[in-house]
Amino acid sequence: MANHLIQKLESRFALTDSDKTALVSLTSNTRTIEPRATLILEASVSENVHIIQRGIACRYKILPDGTRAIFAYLIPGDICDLNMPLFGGIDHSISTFGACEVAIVRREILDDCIATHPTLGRALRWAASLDEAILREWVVRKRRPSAEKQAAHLFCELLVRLGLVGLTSRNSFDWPITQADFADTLGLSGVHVNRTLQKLRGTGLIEIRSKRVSIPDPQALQTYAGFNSNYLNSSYFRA
Amino acid sequence: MANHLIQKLESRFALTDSDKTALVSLTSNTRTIEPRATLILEASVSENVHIIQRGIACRYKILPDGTRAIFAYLIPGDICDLNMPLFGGIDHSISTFGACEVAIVRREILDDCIATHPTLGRALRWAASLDEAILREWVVRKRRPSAEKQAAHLFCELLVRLGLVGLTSRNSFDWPITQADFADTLGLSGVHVNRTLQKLRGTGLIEIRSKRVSIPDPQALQTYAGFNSNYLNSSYFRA
DNA sequence: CGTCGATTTGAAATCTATCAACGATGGTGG
DNA sequence: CCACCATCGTTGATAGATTTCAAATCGACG
Repeated sequence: MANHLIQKLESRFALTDSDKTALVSLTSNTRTIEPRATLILEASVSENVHIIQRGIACRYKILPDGTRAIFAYLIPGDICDLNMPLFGGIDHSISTFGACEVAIVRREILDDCIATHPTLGRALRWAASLDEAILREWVVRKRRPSAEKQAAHLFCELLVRLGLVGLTSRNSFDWPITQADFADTLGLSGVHVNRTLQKLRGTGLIEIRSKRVSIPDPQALQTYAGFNSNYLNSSYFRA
Repeated sequence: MANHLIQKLESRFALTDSDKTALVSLTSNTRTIEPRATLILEASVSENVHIIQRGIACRYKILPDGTRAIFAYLIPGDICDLNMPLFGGIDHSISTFGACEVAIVRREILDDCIATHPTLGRALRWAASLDEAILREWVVRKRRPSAEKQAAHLFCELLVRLGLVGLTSRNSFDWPITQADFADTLGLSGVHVNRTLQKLRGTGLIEIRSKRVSIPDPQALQTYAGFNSNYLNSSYFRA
C-alpha cells in the first residue's frame, strides 16, 4: 500500500532511501478507527503521535451552544498532533468521518528519527507550515461572497490535497462526509448546504454520486471559486 | 523599555539571564514603520525575521473581488515570519494599523541563538504553536451566533494577549483599528460592524473612547462571548 | 473655516437560519 | 422477501441577520 506521507513529502523534498525506510517503519503500527469515533479528545495528553493513513478525519471544537465547529480536515499523510507537547493539552478534538486507519508513533521515536534524518525534519516542519497555511485559508474562505463559492473553494482545496497523496482518479475522490458534517465545516445550516450543493451540481461544476465527488472541469471550478493554490505550496493548477 | 517577547515567553518558560540577554541583543536593531504601511508583501522572500515591538499589525490576503481578509493581529512580542523559509515565499501580506516598531533579525543569527539556547528554542516553538491555536480560534469565532458575540470574543482574546505582554492597564488597551479594519477582520460589512459596536457599547460590556478600548467587567464580557481562554495557554480568566 | 477620513443613519435587497415535514436509502431482523 | 428502523437528503414557508447603497454627521487638523 502506498505511504501517503512519503508521497506528500516527496512532492517537495528529495528523500533518501534511508529517510523513506525510516518513515515506513515509523508508520508500521496502525490502528483502525470506526466511523464517527473520537480519535483525540480535547485537553488530553498523549505520548504518541497519530498519522492518518486511510480515511478522513476532522479537527473540531464544540461551542457553548452545543454546535460543532470543524476547522480542519485531516487526510492520509496528515499528522494529527506533531507540535502539541509544548502545550498542557490539545485545545480541540479530532474525530473520524468514515472509517480511518491511523499510524501510532511513540513521540520519542519520532524525535530520534528526525534527529538522525535532517531532511525528514525539514520536510515535517514544512508539512506543519502547510497545515498552518491551509488553516489560514479556512479563515479567508468564509469571506467569499456566497456559500456556493465557499463550497467550491473547499472542493478545489481537497482536489489538490488528495491529488498530492495519490487519492484522486480522473478528478474524483471519495466523499465520506454528510451534508450535516459539511455544514459544520462551512459554518452554514444543513438546509442551506443542501441548497448550495444543488446549485453547484446544477451548474455542472461538481458531481456527487455514491459517496464520491467528481469535478469534471477543475479549471472551471477553480475560476468560479477564485481559487489560488499558492497557499498549498503546490503546482497543481499551475501546470 | 520592556521587551514584550521576553515577557510573553516568561509567562510559560523559565528563561535564564543568558536567554534574556540573547533576546535583547537580537531585538536591538529596530525600524519604525508608518501607519497603514505594508511590512511584508505576499510572495516575498526575506533573509530577515521581523518581530513586532510596538503597535499592532495584521496578516491579510486580498480576495479576487478586491476585499481584504484579515486573519491575524500581530501585537508586540509576536514574530511575523518565523517558519516561512521552508516555503518558496510567504502566502500573505502583513500591514500595520497604527505606527509600529519592528525588530529585524538576520535569520541565521536567530537560528544560531536557538541552537545555543535550547530553552529559547522550545519557547519560540511554543509561541508558534500559540499563534496556530489563535488562528484556529479565528475560524471558530465566525461560528458564533451573532456579530456581537464574535466581536466580544475577539475583544476577550485581545485583552488576554495584550495583558500577557503588559500592554493593558485597568482592563483597557490602545485601539488603532478603525471600524473598516475591524470589518475586514470579522468578515462583516462596515455598516454592520458599526451597529454591532453600538449594541455592545449599549450593554456596557465595552467602551471605546479616543482610540482606546475599555472592558469594565471582563468576567461579564467573557460570559457573554462564551470565551474560553484555554487556547491561549494562559490562566488569565482562571484566577 | 474647510477638508479629509471616520463614524453614523435609513431603507431596500439579499442571504441564511429555522422550523416542520416529507422522501430516499440502506441495513437488520423476522 | 418484506417490514421496520435509522440516517441522510430534500422541500416549502417564514423569520431573522447581514449587505448594499446613499447620504448625513462628526472629529481631528492644517
